Amino acid sequence: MGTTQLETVPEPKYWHLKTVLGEALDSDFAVGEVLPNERDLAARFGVARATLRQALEQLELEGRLQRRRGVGTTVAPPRVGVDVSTTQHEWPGTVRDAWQPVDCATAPAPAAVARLLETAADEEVHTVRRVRSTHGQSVAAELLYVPSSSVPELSAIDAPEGPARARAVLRELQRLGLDGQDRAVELGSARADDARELDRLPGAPVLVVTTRYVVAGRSAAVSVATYRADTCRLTFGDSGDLEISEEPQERRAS
Amino acid sequence: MGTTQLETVPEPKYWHLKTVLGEALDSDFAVGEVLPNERDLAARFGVARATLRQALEQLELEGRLQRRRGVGTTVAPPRVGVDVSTTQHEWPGTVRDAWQPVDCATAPAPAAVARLLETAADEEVHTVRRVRSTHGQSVAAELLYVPSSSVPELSAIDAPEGPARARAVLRELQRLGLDGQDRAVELGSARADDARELDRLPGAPVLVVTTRYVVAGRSAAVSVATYRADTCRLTFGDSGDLEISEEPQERRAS
DNA sequence: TAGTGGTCTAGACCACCAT
DNA sequence: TGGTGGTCTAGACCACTAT
Repeated sequence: MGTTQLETVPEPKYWHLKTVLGEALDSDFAVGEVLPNERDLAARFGVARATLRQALEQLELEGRLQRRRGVGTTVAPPRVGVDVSTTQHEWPGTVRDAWQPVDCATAPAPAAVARLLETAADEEVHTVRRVRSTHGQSVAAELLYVPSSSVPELSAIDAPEGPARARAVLRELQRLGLDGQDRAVELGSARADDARELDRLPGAPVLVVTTRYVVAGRSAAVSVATYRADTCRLTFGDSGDLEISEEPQERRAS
Repeated sequence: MGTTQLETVPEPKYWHLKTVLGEALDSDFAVGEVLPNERDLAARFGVARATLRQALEQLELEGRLQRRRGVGTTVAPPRVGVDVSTTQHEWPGTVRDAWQPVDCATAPAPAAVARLLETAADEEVHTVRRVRSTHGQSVAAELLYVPSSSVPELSAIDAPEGPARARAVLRELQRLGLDGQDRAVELGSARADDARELDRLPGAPVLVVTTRYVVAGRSAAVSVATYRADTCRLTFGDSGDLEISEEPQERRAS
């Protein structure tokens, strides 16, 4: 529309809508403010609700909106910077590492994890669940897989299950020397259990951080952490203070 | 289905579909094989095409499928591990760093970048575009922002624009001492120009890697690199060899 | 109970690719 | 030109939240 472009290839409506809405968010809305409901918005822009939703989905993916069923659509605050820099030679579970142990089970690891651990597919491993919170909201859920062989002195007496068991496993890990870590980040969608932990619907986009803990050239443990992609920015490097939000976003108008 | 669960909360159809299709991909399809078209698939599963597409979109987001307009839907190969580990104290553009300079322009940086650079919003910066390829396919597009003040000896004589200009800017950068880098990863959607570079449609999900190059405590340059989220896994750490694909995915049948 | 976003349908037309 | 995925419509009903 607006521009005098001949548009040999017309822009999809939802893409144009996304741009218009994005600009409106910058100029006319404050963080936390609720938008009109989807039916009204669609009518206002003269498009079907499905088309409007396509635009909203994009904006939500980019962390600019937050939608909650039964409540409404609100303007999201800038993404939270979450430090995931590798403190080489440090195990998880050390004092104040922002993670909270939740539970611990013992079962065979998923195939992909077993491959990373270099264990047999059916070997049982300790599986510690932890969650990470910042500013009062859950930002990540993790499963930490620890083969029994990595923590030979772990006794069942400590605790058979639950948070106490999780802490016991972490405690045993810290007795090992840690040579280094490999890490990878990729896009995924939240499994049902992670989604519950993160207060999202299943399938929500997440950043999956996979860490392999190396001791004496072998994998001593593997962690798979899923971060909310809508609200998080993973930071590495020295000063974890990268600010990269789109626009100031503190405007207000009508 | 399968389980005898009473399902107090019925699973959405598209979610169930995604699971079923995902399992079929593991057991019945080889990498590169084309699936039946969307209309046939929808009919086969007794759902509307839109519902089927919702499932396909999820699988594509997870890197399991690849869809191309006019061609069809094929089974994607496992994600490529792309090394983005920080070689502290090393500028971009050193010999064989996998990036190919494409172009160079001089213009004011976007607001978010100007903030990172700690420059005035309207200050002109050199903007170098580079692309990164692995195994013959483009995996990332980058914009590298370099304030004129960081490369004072850059002369217009070298080249006014184009790849030669880009190389000249990189060459000048390498004359500076580099103290360190800050890095952040977040989810984004491809702008039109990046999408073209990456052979994707605008809005495609990308992993945005923002790097701030620090010299003497100040930002000497900022790079914003967008990686195809569907095909890439970003690897950090010592051995860039993390394998985390879901399942073997080399089956074949039917 | 009223209002929100989430799911689903059964169509239609368009843009792109191969032939 | 025929077949593919991409966009869009105008409905309907469901699940959830707040009151």
